[in-house]
Amino acid sequence: MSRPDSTTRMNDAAARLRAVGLRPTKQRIALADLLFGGGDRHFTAEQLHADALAARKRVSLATVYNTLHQFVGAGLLREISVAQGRSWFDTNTGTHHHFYHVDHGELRDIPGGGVTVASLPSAPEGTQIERIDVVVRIRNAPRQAAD
Amino acid sequence: MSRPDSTTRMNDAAARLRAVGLRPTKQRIALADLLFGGGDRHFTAEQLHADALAARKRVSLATVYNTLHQFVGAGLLREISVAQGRSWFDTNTGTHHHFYHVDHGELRDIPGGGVTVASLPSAPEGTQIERIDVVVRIRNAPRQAAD
DNA sequence: ATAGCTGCAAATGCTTTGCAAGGCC
DNA sequence: GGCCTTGCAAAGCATTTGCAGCTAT
Repeated sequence: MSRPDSTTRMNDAAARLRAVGLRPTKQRIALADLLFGGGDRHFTAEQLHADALAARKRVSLATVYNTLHQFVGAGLLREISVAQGRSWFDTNTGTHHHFYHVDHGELRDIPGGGVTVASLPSAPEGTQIERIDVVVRIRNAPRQAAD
Repeated sequence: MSRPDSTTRMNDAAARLRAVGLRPTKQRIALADLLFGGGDRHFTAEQLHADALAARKRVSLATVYNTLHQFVGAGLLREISVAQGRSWFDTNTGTHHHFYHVDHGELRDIPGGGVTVASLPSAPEGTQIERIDVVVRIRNAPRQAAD
């Protein structure tokens, strides 16, 4: 009987935030709502900020940055480094890898199990592996030799 | 008979630059000399600039950046994105992957063939794979349960 | 001589920070 | 009410750019 409306979603978000020890403020709920309401997303801070404004949620860019880092720290998001100027975030925190389109500056998941890293090296003395990032850099293919 | 002195090295650098169509200026030769004189190196623009100054080669930071990008464009260097604020460069342009120590912000090669990427996905429609970057993020291991 | 380079410093773009006002418990 | 958050704008960094003077060919 309950509709999957924004109220329900906000409660979800609030619960999710509480679960990781973050106070569920209006802004955090709004952002969590945008981020976790749908499927996996890849985005930059600025993109999320724009989305928030488009959804009529007032959040400052500074708060977007702060919140994003808190979410990463809480394990709700993953941060990815593919381009020099800009940080990317990913709502998918599970094991998976990425395609990065260098011409468009676009990031997307490699479909499930599309990459397997074999024969991993052991971590150097005194260190442990935290994570393995595989980025397959792609670009527009030149036209096939078909003219 | 001929010593492996700096003159010889400069000539090597000049030839290398000419080979890729770059005019062998004093600054480019100095940087090429620092970069390609020894083994593989991983560095940031600022580190290279510091090295150049330490070696009494006057080069401005702006020229270091310009030169680095020219070298990358010419295939003499590879650029790597592992941390959000900063670009890393690598003199090893062959196929290989990296360890990135998140605590120290240090990049190093994974010893030869230490990583194998199996079952690569095909590039999306209309694109081709340019390169595959594997970054194994490591951190200091907590002390073994040995106290 | 001339086209290409270099250096300086200002500009840029992303991200962080300081501090006063506001919101959650 | 108290403490954590937010927002604004300024500060901070790494990197890029404009332009006058210099340099390799």
